[in-house]
Amino acid sequence: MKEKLRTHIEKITALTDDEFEFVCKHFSSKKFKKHQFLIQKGDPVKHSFFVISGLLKLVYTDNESKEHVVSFAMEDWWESDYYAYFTQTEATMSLECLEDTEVLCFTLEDYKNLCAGSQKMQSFFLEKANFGFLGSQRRIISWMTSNSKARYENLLKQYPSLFQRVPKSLIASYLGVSRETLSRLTS
Amino acid sequence: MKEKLRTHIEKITALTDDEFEFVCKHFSSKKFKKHQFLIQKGDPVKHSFFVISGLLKLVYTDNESKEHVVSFAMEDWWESDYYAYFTQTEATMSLECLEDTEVLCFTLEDYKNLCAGSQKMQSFFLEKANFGFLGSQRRIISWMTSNSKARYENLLKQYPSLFQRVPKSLIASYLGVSRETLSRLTS
DNA sequence: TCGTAAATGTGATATAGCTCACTTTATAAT
DNA sequence: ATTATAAAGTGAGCTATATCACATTTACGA
Repeated sequence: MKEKLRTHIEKITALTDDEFEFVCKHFSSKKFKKHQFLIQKGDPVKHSFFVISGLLKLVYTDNESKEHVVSFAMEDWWESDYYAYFTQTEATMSLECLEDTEVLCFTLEDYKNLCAGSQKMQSFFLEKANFGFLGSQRRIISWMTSNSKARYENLLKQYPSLFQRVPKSLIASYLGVSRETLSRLTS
Repeated sequence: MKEKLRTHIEKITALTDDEFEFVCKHFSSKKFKKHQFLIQKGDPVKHSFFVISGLLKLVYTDNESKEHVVSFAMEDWWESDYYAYFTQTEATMSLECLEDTEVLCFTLEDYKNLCAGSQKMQSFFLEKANFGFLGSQRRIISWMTSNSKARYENLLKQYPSLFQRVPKSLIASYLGVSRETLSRLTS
């Protein structure tokens, strides 16, 4: 299954077999069932995850115990509570399976070693980080400039498959509207 | 003035004099007056900027010609229309001086050369990118979980100096509320 | 295949925040 | 100093979206 990782990396930089071998040493595969937690609020965050197959939701729970979907992670996505991961503090979010999911796990130490040992991989992660930032900035702009309906249609256009895979209430949460409002928007 | 850059970088990784010398080759200094544009919507984006002194606003203008402040950049901040910068496309945003401002400019080519020529600098930018992403993610979460008043108070707490330096209407725009609403919030 | 829980739809009402219009107060340029 | 311009405050009414309550439909584990 690590071939998926290779394909993913090589969209950005080609690797020799030896280089990929080296990369692989830093990852371990793991499978989770629907409803299982990869990260639970309050726990230390040992891993960042690369999703091979399945679907995850990253959730922030506020003071009133209301859950907010910060992001979905599907095949080919990297996900974690990155703040907790990078600063080695307790998770402020949870990461949960919406489907049976297979991931590659890697620790912060592995991440640092990999970056230190491979300029290519460091530049790969730099590119990922830059585009991750741009994605978030886009989402902020979308918040500032569009109403719920436009944001909904945008999401539908960008990730049509999502709507087959997750309940509307989670889509609503991701968009930052109540499920009732989303329901009225679509009917 | 490049000493400011050195201090900034060395918050993350120490540099030898030679290394810093090498870094410097990639930056050129430039001064702008209040109201001048560093980037205008539609233009190619040649540079990313490191702010030595002064204050900038990054603005997205929507279809209805309404301006939205995406971010402010003060001393020690990096700013650009990064999407356009990285993809070498036309600016979708504008970057304008709110005060007389001194910046260090650097092109995408310089960025790539610097990263390729210095593992330290590449890891510096990786760290910046990661924390930039985390900052945006935080802002999204703050949007999802807080009302205008809470977001306002949060910003006030985090960047009290901003309120002395920019008109309330721009703060309102950054927070995503109308200036009237912000005014009522604070009175 | 039945029964329970989850997901979805929908009405009624409340409210945060928007828009428009106008006034007042600062700020900056001549 | 004077004037023009920008910023800020405020009232009135409007609108999008939230919340609460309940009905209906769908999915799935025993």
